[in-house]
Amino acid sequence: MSPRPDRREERTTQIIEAAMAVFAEKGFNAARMSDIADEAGVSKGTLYFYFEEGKDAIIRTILKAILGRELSMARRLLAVEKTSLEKLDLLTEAMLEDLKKIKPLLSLYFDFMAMAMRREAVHDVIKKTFREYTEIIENLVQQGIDNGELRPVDVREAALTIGAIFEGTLLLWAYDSTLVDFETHIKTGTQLLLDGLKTS
Amino acid sequence: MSPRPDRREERTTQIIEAAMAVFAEKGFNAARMSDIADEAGVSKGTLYFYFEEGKDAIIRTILKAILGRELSMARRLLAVEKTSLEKLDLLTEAMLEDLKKIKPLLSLYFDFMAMAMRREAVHDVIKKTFREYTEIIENLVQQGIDNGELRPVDVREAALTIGAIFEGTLLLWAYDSTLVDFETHIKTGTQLLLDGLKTS
Amino acid sequence: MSPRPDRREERTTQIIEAAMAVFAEKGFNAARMSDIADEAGVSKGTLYFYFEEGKDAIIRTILKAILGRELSMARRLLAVEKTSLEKLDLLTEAMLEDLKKIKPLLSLYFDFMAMAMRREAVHDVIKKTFREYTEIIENLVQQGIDNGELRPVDVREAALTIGAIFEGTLLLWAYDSTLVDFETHIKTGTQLLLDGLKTS
Amino acid sequence: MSPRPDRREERTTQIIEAAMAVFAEKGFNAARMSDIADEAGVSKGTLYFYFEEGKDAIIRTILKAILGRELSMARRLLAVEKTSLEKLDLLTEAMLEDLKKIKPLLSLYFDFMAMAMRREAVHDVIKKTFREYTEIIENLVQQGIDNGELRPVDVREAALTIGAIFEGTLLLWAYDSTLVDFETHIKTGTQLLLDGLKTS
DNA sequence: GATGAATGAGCGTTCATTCAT
DNA sequence: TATGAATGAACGCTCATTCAT
Repeated sequence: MSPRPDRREERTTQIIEAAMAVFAEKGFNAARMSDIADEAGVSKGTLYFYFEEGKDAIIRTILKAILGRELSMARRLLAVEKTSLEKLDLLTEAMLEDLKKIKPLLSLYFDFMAMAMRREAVHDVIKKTFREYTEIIENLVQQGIDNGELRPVDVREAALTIGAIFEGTLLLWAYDSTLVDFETHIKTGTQLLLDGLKTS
Repeated sequence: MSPRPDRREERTTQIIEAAMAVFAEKGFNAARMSDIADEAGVSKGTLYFYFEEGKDAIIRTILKAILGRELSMARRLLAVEKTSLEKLDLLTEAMLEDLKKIKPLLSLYFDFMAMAMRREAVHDVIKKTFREYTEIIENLVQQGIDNGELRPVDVREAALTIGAIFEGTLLLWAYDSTLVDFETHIKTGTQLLLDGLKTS
Repeated sequence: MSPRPDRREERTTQIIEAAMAVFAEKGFNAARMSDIADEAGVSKGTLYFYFEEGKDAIIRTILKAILGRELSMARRLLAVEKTSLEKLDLLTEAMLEDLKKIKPLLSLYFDFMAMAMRREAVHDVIKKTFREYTEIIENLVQQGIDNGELRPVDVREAALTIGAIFEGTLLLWAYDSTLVDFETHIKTGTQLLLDGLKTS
Repeated sequence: MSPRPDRREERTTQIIEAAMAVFAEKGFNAARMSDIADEAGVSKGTLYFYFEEGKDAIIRTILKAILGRELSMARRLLAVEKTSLEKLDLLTEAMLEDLKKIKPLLSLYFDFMAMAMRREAVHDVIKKTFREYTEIIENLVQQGIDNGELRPVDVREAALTIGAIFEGTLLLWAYDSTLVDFETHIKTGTQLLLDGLKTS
């Protein structure tokens, strides 16, 4: 009945998407508010109408959007009815799938990583994400040990190593996609590790 | 005609060290040329006398200094008279040692990583470093296979996985040093992987 | 055709009162149209519906309202049946009374004074007010001389001096209300002057 | 011996004088930093080199300059060897003299007055000036009473009334210089009051 | 009549860089 | 060699005003 439907959310999304594109291309610093406005097809003033706190608020919103998406996917895995090893495979697959989607935003991800070293707020969000991620993997490993699929290794160590392989491969691939085929290596790398974890 | 020809090098070093300190603390963007001048105890003008191209030239010089140092250390390992597994241990130790020294520069490292996504020149330097690093590890793995210490796995895969564990653990630790004890986990992680690579 | 023709006046008053409150608190410059809209409980657009020329029109309307009110009070005094000295006392009382009412608007008064130095229109309104005020006092002084209450001094001079004492005391008090008790000093000051004017 | 003489003070003065001219003409708000830069014949950047805190710092500096000058003059009067009445005359003369010089800055004075109603810092400076001013006059009046020139009136009241006549006349004159001849009226006004204060 | 989303000109401020001394 | 005063392009942000609904 309201003459104006909720345009707010629509516009916000529009701006965030424009901002992601601009940030990804130029980086947070080189990106101008006017670039974002142009990309979104609105005026500079409009940016401030929807993000009163300006550039920083836009960056924060994007940070949450990017990190938030990865986790929700991982959380769902825990409930699936599979063996731990199969779930770990699924986790790898899922990450891969997700990464393909946000590939053009990869530079943004690294920007956030760098930013986190100096901005407490960003640091905290990333830290929390990493932690939850590790916990999820720990759970999978623990299940694996419990049902005899894996050797009784230190769960935390194993989980961190898997996490490290994920992050590290991503890093290596980002800088040399010819040397590293992400899809192949993330699978093989995990496999190599799991080989050592399995009960012989 | 200049009274002391090596005054130049002296001053350059002085400026670079000041710049590293400032950049590490504030990041490339927030760091002001005047901050660097103050830290170095010279005037702003002097900065341009030694780095005609300005801020960018200083950044470039630092990039080479940081990435260059890690490699020289790794290269020497190849010549050492040890078994491959022992050499891999040594490599880990050496990296650990080095990392302790540059710990305060860690944020700089991440800045470069983020920068590399957009600046070809930076990207190339990092890529080359990663590549050489991988090759060194490949060599070690190959030696291990050749003398029967390791299973005949894909050398490239194994090397990349080790590299990924190094980089990934560094990342995880950088964001959550309470969750991750770098020294312990880099060793355990590598060990877990090597367990799977060893001939049984 | 409009359903309620006096709705206009109602709304106008509502807006002006809100504007006075906001202007008094923040000053003309710092006051935002949105502040006024919020205070009045209407939308920003409505402000422009009733004051097509915007902020300036609102300021002008307030100026007239403030300066207009003081005079009407003074004019009535002339007709009262009292001796001149008594009338001067009444004038003082009346001003005091009025001032108490508009005390929260005092900052507005000073804003107008400052504005008047640069805006002809404002200047004229204030000038006219001062002039009429002075004339009224001149009349009272002339009456006093005529009926022997006061020495035959220069009427204009005396009137201006009384006016100056009013304005000056107001100023002094506005900046240091602990040093100056407005009520006491305006009376005493006028009295001190009148002492010198009286026939001995 | 220093190659660069103290250009700092020179430049600062140059900027302040330019700023006074611009502020007097346009008012603090309408005056643009670029106007000041143009008027001073320097770049906008230079303004910030000498006044790091920007526009506000310039305004503050001017405030002190304007209010400060009046006081130093008044203070000297106290030491002069004259009767109190003669000193009061001298004070009037001195103020008059000073006012002629800063006449073009009168609008600035009113700006400060208006500003003071809302900015604590400005308020304090003006308050302090008024207070010292009043004390000086009080001293003169007290001397007058002590040596029998004046009636034993309340010193504070008398001083405030004199101050009020000064300020009030200034105000009246500022808004209607045709009605009020400042020089004549400030003298006559004070005289009228003093007539009432003198011992008969 | 009333709304509030949208606009965009314009401002204060920053800072890498230059250059006369 | 070294300085630091001076520059000016460029940016983030504000807010009075407009107008489709």
